[in-house]
Amino acid sequence: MTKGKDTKFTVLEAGLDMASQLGLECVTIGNLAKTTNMSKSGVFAHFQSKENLQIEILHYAAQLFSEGVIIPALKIEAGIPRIRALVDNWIQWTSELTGGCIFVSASADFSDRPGKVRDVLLNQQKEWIDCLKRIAQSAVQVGDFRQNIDDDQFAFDLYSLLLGFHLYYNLLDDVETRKHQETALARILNSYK
Amino acid sequence: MTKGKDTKFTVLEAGLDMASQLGLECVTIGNLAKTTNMSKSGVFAHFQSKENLQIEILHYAAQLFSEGVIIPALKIEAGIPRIRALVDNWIQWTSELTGGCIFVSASADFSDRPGKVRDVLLNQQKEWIDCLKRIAQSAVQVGDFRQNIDDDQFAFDLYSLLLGFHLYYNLLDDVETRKHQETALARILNSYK
DNA sequence: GACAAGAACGAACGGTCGTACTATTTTATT
DNA sequence: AATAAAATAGTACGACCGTTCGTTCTTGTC
Repeated sequence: MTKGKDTKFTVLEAGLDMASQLGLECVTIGNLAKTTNMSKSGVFAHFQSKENLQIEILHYAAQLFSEGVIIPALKIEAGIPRIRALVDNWIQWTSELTGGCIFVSASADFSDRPGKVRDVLLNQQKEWIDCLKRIAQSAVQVGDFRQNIDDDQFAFDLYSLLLGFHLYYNLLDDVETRKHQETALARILNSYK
Repeated sequence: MTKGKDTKFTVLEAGLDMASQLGLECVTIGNLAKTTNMSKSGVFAHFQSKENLQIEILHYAAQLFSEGVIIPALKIEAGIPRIRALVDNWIQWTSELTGGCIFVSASADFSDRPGKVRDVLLNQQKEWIDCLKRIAQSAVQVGDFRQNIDDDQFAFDLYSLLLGFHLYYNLLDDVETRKHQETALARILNSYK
């Protein structure tokens, strides 16, 4: 009972890493078998299709994301400190993954690939944006942000910033990227005070 | 002499569309042959490898990008009007492509895929960022921006905004996206005045 | 119209893809 | 220790991958 779950986690971990590097679509059962020292059919048995594998990788990533990015931020006092913590956690999360944030690359890959994988991804992205909105509202409540802000706009602003950081960091490895991100964040926060 | 170039352009056009939808790595010579009503070997003959095909698609895209986004913007008066034109052109460019901007998706795909394709892509991205910086400097010269701005920061800010728009537009098809983009752009422009 | 050059085709290659089966091994339960 | 269940391996399948090669068709030049 426990053995199966163990190896499944091993596979998912390898799958997440592979997806981060090559994109979710290029995660291959054969390669996954190689890197986990298993047979192709042994890997396959844990999922019943490639589509399921992709979906389970996304769910696994979402769990890690929740544990590593969102929950720790929610333990920080609401308002600007929490927002800063969220950004820092996100940056650390995306740095830990070899090829960058899996949700970002998958979003680019699956924007025009209808199916269950896209549906799951879309839900996750909406949840993430909702999370950003809630954090903005909690900043309103503690007085760090003024009342009647547009929380949709805030989510857009903050997510855009993270996407910019992601591209600069992963593709251009610009040494100034961290500074740019901090400057941009300060301006965004300022505009909601 | 002319016939060959013609069909090559046809293939590149189809390849660009396919790359925009599925990602540059998932452009397949077989599929390309199907959509152009050619034989696989007929398509292959125009490029000498898949890697070359990918590179030529990128160059073809860059040419269209230059003609459709950059050059028209440079014909607008320097300063904020030119910047707004550039953003508008970029948005139109990415809307015309079925699956969004090929450079954005390719950047996510090839950030951890060393090789000639990545090298080309990286150069193109650096050129694009240089273009953004030059446009910021021309805004300084006409007095729309204050002196001594950080043009690297400006490029980061503007590109981040476009990336945010891209994800919202292609994945979430949020109806408010255009408004969010305009609000964010206004704030960015304001901060450089 | 002959002829060389270029363009496109068709078949085949070794590989890998996802998936379906059956067998074998390993694990958990009694 | 026996046994049922779960996990893994093994093999095979058809499809498609990028690539090669020899052939045929089309083009432009003299």
